[in-house]
This record gives sequence, structure tokens and C-alpha cells, in this order.
Amino acid sequence: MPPPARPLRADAVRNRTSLLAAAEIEFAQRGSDASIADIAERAGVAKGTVFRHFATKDELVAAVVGGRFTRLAAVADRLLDSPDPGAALLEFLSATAESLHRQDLAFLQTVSEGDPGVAGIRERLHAAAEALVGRARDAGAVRPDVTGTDVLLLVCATVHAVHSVPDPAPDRLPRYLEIITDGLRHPSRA
Amino acid sequence: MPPPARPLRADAVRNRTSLLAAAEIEFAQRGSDASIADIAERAGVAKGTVFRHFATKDELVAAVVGGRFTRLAAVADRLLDSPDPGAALLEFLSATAESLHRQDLAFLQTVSEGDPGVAGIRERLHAAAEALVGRARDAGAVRPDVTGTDVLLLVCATVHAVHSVPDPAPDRLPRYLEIITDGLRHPSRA
Amino acid sequence: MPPPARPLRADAVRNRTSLLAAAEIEFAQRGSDASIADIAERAGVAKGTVFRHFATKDELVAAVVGGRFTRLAAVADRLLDSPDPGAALLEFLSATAESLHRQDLAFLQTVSEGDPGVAGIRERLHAAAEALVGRARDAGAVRPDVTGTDVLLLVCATVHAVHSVPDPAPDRLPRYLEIITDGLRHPSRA
Amino acid sequence: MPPPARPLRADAVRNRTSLLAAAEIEFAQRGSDASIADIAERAGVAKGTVFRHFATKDELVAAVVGGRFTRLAAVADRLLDSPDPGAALLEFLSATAESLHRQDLAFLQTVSEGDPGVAGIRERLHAAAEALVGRARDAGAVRPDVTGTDVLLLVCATVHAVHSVPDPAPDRLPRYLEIITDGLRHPSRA
DNA sequence: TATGAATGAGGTTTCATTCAT
DNA sequence: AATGAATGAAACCTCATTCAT
Repeated sequence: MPPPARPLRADAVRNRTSLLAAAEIEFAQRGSDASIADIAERAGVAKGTVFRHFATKDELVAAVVGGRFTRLAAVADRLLDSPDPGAALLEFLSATAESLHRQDLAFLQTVSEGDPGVAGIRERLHAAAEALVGRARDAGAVRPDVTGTDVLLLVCATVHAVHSVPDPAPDRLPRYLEIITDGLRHPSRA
Repeated sequence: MPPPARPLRADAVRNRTSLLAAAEIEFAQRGSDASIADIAERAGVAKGTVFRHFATKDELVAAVVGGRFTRLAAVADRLLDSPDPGAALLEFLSATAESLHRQDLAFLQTVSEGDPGVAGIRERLHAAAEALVGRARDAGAVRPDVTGTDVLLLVCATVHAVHSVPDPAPDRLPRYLEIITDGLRHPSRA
Repeated sequence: MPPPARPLRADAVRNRTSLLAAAEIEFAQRGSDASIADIAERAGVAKGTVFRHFATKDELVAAVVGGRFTRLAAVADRLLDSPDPGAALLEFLSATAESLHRQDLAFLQTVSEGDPGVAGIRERLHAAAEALVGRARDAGAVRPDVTGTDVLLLVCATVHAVHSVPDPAPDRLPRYLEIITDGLRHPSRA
Repeated sequence: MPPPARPLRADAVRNRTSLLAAAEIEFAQRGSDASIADIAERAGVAKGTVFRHFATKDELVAAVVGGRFTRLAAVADRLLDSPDPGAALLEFLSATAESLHRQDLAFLQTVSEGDPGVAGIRERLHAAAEALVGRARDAGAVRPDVTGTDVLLLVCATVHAVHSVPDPAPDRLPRYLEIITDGLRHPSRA
């Protein structure tokens, strides 16, 4: 049985990777206005090559967002094996926060909202988060009405808030995360 | 020598007001990509008139953001007279959230960050929030390390997060605000 | 009663005219591949100005074709007053041929086919030609089955054919027109 | 030293044939804008293979036009043996018209004008037509001043004209051909 | 030899901004 | 002061052509 779809050429794979990395950086720095030209230059390829890999700028955005989501889902999946459900959720929170903090791409989500591929990946991410939260809920570590989506949105929001302030006080993010996690905890257990 | 700041003609004032209102709507709907042309059309003026009032698109953005901040600061000032500091803070939180929820303009802040006028207004807003929070802190209603800026950022972020999700579950925002306020509360008082 | 739509500014009219003239020349020289940039440069305006007058390249093509058709229809209308129907038709033929010969834009018709404005103008042109042919038919100067459309297509085709040959033998066009007109004549009258 | 013109490998021949056929179809459908990519796909080969056979798009166009001309010349040559010179010319006319009608590639001639190979083939075609016309002229079937080139151009033009009209009235082409042939006939013989 | 990824010039269109009216 | 036409710098995208595999 032959391989289902001939694997990409070596340089094609390299370029695709460079492009996604370059796009992440440019988007993080310049927002959605980052230009294809700049992304291509940073990736060290010609403008047309971008088009070959991603038929449209939106498609590139979707790929970046999808990659981000996939990595977060992988983290969640890995933490499902952790013995302490509450600690696992906290670690997921801080890992997610740190990842988002390094590069805030929240504004991209609006663009990629329509993309069906991204929708599927987000579904997977939310399901993974829900699994984590479910275990923590069963262990009484969080409020009974908290969902995986809630956790994702709140951490994303927190990071975004820290980003929106000009001066980067380094303790802000952990402090805010602590506030959030305190809020998520089961009220009666406090 | 003419008087230093001649008052605007009546119709000029009207146009300025229409423009700010139109800009808020367009920015809320189309994001930062809202075009000057669309804003002008919605305001019922010609494109050139926009530039008579705001030399630059960024200046218009700054004016919109400044207006928003000013209104929020006014709310905070008003609540300083309230007898119950904790309740006043909660009301400020929910009023702010509702205002932001109606029109999420968070993305504009990045653009207007450099503007010195906006910086001053933000300063005023944060000071007003700090006054509210200070009273609540003194009353033991919130953690001792919480600042006015913290409250503003967290509520702003939460609203933004709710906006970023496609399906608009109506109970999300109040639930998240509750989580936030729980997190802000003095831990030992719970 | 005010004028229905404020007249274009003087320079706008000038630019529109220059643009149409420039487009005709560029299209005649380079075919449909004539670029907007070249047309703008020849007209002495910026590229963006083209877009202000014609939202799309196809719209510009349609305007050029429409202008051409309008001028031909005017010629036909004028000849309707001529006393000799047969001579009038011949003159229409040669005038049309000469006009097309100066600038062969046949290839543009395919592009502008979908445009409803052009369709209306073509209708008018064909009707004018039909009126001319009708008079000639009644006078027995042409076959009974010939229509205005026939005459237009045949003369257009003939000119196009002459254009398709590299060496521009100057007597070709009149000779071919003679052949066509001979063919159009009433057989039994020969 | 290898033989000067090594014969093509069997699959290379197959590819060349497929490419020419695909090009004819694509050009007929999309005009000169038909892309190499589409032609390659229709031929079932990769884009790069196109350039192995035809160094340039223009070269491919030239090959298509040349093939067309060659086939027409073969028809003319065959008809030279026909006993009735007038009938032979008429048949050449209608055969040519039908061939062109199936696929109108007139617009390609402009592109291939510069190609020396095409020039030679066109020479051959025109010579063959001239031979046919010469016999008809000697037999008094056509005007004394008509040339082979005339016949070719007029029939080509007529077909093109019929193509340029949106609604495909099926009787137009024969009617126009009749008009043309009437016009070509010796005037005094009518 | 065939493939298809990479190239990069060039196309159309958009839009903030300037300026004649 | 207001208008809207003109400007021109990018933006995105296409496609003939080259070249690594």
C-alpha cells in the first residue's frame, strides 16, 4: 500500500515550518496588519512561496492559530496522567498563560473563527481542557459550575489584560493568575 | 492675535460628536480595519471633514478611547460618594463590564498607547479606580495587594474573553465577573 | 429645481476623458493585457484615480466599448436623414470600418459582454444599424434577409481580419469592403 | 557526439501530443489568459514538463497555431486534385470555416506573429490557398483580383464575427459564408 | 526525463491622507 | 469650514519560469 499522499519535499517542509514561525513572530509584533511580504522575508522565502503553502492570508492565520491550539491541547493531554487533579489544572493554567504571554495572538482568533479546520482543533482543545477540569471538579478542587471553556477563556483574558498595559510589571501575570485561580476554587472549601 | 482657542462653530461641534459616535460603532463592528470612508459616511460628513477634526486616523482612535475612559472615570467618581465601599466597587465593576460589553474596543488601546492625551486620561481613570479600590481595601472588602489598575485590567480582559467566543451564552459574563470578584476578595475573609 | 446630480468637478471630467482616451490607445496597442498602471501613466494620473472613476478594470473596458458603440450609433442616426438609402448604408459601412481600423478593439467585446450598460448601448447601436439596413432593404439595395446585426458583424470581422495580417497592405480594407458589399447586394439585381 | 536530432522517446511524443491538444482546448475556452498550469493539468502532466517541450508559453502558442495551419494546408493540398476548381474552393472555405468555428484561436495569431517557424508554415498555407484560388480564378469562378490570402482572411474574419455575438443563432455562419462567396464571385458572371 | 516547489515581477485593488474647489 | 477628487504606497494574489529532487 503506497503512502496516502506523497510526503512534502524536504525544502517544502522546511519552508512551511519557517513560515509558520515567522508568521507567529510578525503577528505577535505587528498584529493582524503584519504583511505577507514581511513574513516571507523573515522566513527567508519569496512572497509567492507563502501563497503556495497558504492560499490566503486567512489560511495562514488559521494555521498559526491551529498550531497554537494543538500545542496547548497536547499539554492538557499530557497533564491528564498527573496524579493530583487540582495541581494538574493549575499547571495547565500557568503553562497556557506562559505560552500565550510569550506571544499574544488573541486577535487572530477573530479572523480564524470561520475556518472549519480551526474549529475542529479548538473543539479538541476545549475537550482536553474540559477533561482536566472535570477531574479537578470531581476532586472538589474547583467550583462545580466551571467548565473547560471557562478556564481557557479566563486565562486567555488575563494574559491579554497584562499585555494591554504599557509598562510590563513582571509580577502582574502571576498575581492575576492567582486571583483567577482563587476565584475558580470551590467557594465552600476556602 | 486671535484668541488662543477659539470655540468651535456650532456645526463643527455637531460634526465632531457625530464622528466620534460613528467611529465607535464602526470600530466595534469592523475592528481596527474600519475605514475612514465608512466612518465619514455613517457620520454623514465627507471624508475630508474627518481630517479637519482629527489630523490622523490614530488621533481619531485616541479620541474614541479617551471618551470611553472619561465616561468610565466619571462613573468611578460618582461611586466614591456611595456609603458602602465594597458595594461601590462591585457596581463599578459591573457598570464597566456592561459598558465594555456593549462595545468592545480593547484592540484600540494598543493603537492609542502612544498618544499623550490618552495617557493623561487613562491616568485619571486609573486614579479614580484606585480611589474606589482604596476605600474597599480599607474596609477589608478586597485583598490588600489589589490596585485600581488590577481591577480595570481584569474586567476589561474578562469582557474581551467573552467576546472572543463565537456562541454568545448570555450567562457567561456575569459568571466570570463573579469568579473575578471572588478572586479579588480578601482570602482570609472568605 | 436643483440639478439632479452635482456635475463632476472640472478636473474630474478632464481626468475621466484622459483616462478613456488613454485606455483606448493602450488597449489598441497591447490588447486586453494593457495594464492599469500604463493607462494611468499615459493619462497622466495616479493609479488610484483610475479606480475612483472605474471601480474595476472590466468597468473601464465597458466604458471604452460603450463609448465606441455610442459614437458608431450616432453616425448611423445621422445617416438616417440621407436621401439615398443604399449610399447611406455604404457610407455607414466605410465610416465604421475606418473607425474600427484606426483602433481595433474587438477583443474587448468579449470582456464587456456581461456588462448590462454595454448591452443597452449595443442594443441601441444594432437598432440604429437595423434602421439603416431596413431603408436599404426597402429600396432593394440589399438582400432581403440581411439585418443590421449582419452588417455590423461583417464589417467588424473584415477589419479584424485585415489587422491580423502582419504586412499592412493599404488597399486590402477597401477591397474587402467591396467584396462584402457586393455580397450583401440583392442577388437578382446584380 | 550524439545524433543531431535524437528521436523523442515514446512517452515524450505522447506528452507533446497531449499538451498540444490540451492547449488548444484551454486557449479556445479561456482565450490567451489560459494558464500553463491549467494546460498542464488538462494534459495530465506536471507544469515543468510543459517547459521541457516548449521553452516558452509563446513557443507553445506558436506550436498550436502551426498545427492548425498545417492541417488547413493539408486540406487545401488535397482539394487541389479535385476536378471542379470552383467547387474545390468552396469546399475549402467551408471546411476551414468549420474547423475555425469549432475552436476560434484567432487571437493567438497576434502572439505567434514573430515566430519564424509559424511564419514558414503560414507561408505554406497561404501558398496552398493561392493555388486553389488560382485554379478557380483561371476557371472564372472568382474575381480576377482575389488572392489566397484574401480567402483565408475573409473566412477567418467571418467565423470570428459569428463568435463575437452572444446568442449563437446557428444559421448565421452559413449565411455569412454565402455572402462572402457571393462577394468573391466574378462580378460580370453573376 | 518528470515532478512540483520556489521564485519574483507585475497585476488589480484598497485606503489614509492631501488639496483644489 | 466642508467637500470629494487625486494621490501613491502597500496589500494581496497570479503566473510564467527556474531548479532541486
